[in-house]
Amino acid sequence: MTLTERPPSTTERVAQVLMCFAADQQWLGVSDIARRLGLGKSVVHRILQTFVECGLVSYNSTQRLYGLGPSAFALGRRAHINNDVRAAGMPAAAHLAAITGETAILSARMGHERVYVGQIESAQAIRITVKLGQSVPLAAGANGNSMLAFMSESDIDLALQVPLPQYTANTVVDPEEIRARLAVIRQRGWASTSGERIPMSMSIAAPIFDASSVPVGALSVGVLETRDVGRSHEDLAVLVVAAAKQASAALQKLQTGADS
Amino acid sequence: MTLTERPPSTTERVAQVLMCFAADQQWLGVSDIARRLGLGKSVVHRILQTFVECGLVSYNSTQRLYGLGPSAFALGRRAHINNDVRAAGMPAAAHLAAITGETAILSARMGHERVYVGQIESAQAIRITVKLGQSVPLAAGANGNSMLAFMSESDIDLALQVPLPQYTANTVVDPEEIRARLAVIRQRGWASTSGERIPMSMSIAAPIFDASSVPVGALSVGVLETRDVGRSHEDLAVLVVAAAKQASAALQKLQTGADS
DNA sequence: GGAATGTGTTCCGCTTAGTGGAACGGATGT
DNA sequence: ACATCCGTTCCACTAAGCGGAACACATTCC
Repeated sequence: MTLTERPPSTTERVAQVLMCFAADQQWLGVSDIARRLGLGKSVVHRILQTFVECGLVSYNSTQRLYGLGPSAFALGRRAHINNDVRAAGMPAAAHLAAITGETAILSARMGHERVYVGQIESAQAIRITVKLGQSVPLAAGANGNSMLAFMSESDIDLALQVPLPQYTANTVVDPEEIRARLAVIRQRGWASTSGERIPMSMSIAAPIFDASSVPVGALSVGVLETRDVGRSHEDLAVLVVAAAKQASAALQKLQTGADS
Repeated sequence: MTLTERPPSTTERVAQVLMCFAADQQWLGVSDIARRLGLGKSVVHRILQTFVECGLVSYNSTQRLYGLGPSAFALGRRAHINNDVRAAGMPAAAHLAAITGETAILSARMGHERVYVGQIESAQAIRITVKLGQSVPLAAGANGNSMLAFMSESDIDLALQVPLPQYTANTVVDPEEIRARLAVIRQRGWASTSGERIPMSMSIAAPIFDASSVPVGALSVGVLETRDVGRSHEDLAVLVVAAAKQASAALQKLQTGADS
């Protein structure tokens, strides 16, 4: 309970309403959002109307449901273009995919979650593929764990506080077990999980740091558990860590470099 | 001056700050945004901090600039997926591109602007290509004009009120001249412009209507002015109008159909 | 070098503007 | 037909945002 229980500001509420649409459910009603955020219906309604006016959300009058609108699409394209982590990490991801022959995946951290921002798919007939834009808690999966391990204790507490979704039968949801893993990851510099989020898929991930040594993203390879890639996990990990380090360097150069 | 001069609400301000990032400039400073919106620096600063907290915008501490963050990217993907206009219009666009051999372009309306949400590129060596997510005033170009022609007089007034950017030497910026065009478009059902936004490119567009007969998007073909496509403009227009009609039908079916 | 203007950030009193309950009307389903 | 859910509108209260001023830090221009 390190959680600072501030009374939520109006701006926070507005942002929260918008972020509701990033969740799994595509179309939402007023009461639905109000219940999920613990707000009054009138508040949500007023905020939604403003969003509709500027095109951020669109309104289906026949079903009385709200969903993301064209402006949100436009914003997303912009975010896609000037995403530092993506710009800095994609070359490294491409290189990683080329030398391993497997799918390389790039995630960016958003608070205590992460979101897939890029992938270079393996050329194999059977390959791992993720949905770009999907968000997952940091506590779940190798990508998130690799970042979480290098974050502050208070951040780790917060991230483990939220109940974890049971993606597969193998998903580890016990906070203490995850905490033990983080110690290992912190020591060796990379994370590894097997079939905890995507069945039959093993992934090895390493964090990407910004100029302040805060983890802002992660780079990983996803391989089928049954596939013999001709390398040990340790050998793969060395490649992933090297690629992530390269991405970190590119990111730090990018953030201190030219503007516009 | 039909403009209703309301004092801007907090929610509007929050949305405005976010929408600033959809504009051409990628990275913005606090004062920059404050000036552009006519707000106090402290207001903008507080709003931005909230956005950073939830990942909507990211902060470059070395340059002290703000840009769109991972959450905005996630939102954009969602918007991409459940964009009605896109879902309803892409099949028609694909068909249009196939039978004409030229690039088919799909736009969605957001207020008094429009944004490119999809395109099927021509297979030709030289072809028209647009930047998805880019926003353009309704008064500029065939896509926007085709929608504007079927909107209410007050909407047309508002759309013509904003000063038009001079994209090319041919761009028509005189409100009265545009108004005269709209009458023609309204009558024949399609719009056509030549080199007004993209040099050497001619485009023919027709509006897409929702269930309330309000134009929410447009479908167009973009051809090089110098290319002989083997059809008259009128023949092309018939194809475009038919495709747009098909898209309208699909959209209306979509909006009254199943939920989730 | 220093003056001058720019920036982002913090603070605080005033008052406006957002809040949330209740009430209304429409739609749905039992 | 009732009961229950929805979305929308209204209004008095007070909490929350506003914006000016003051701050520290950078940059630029004499």
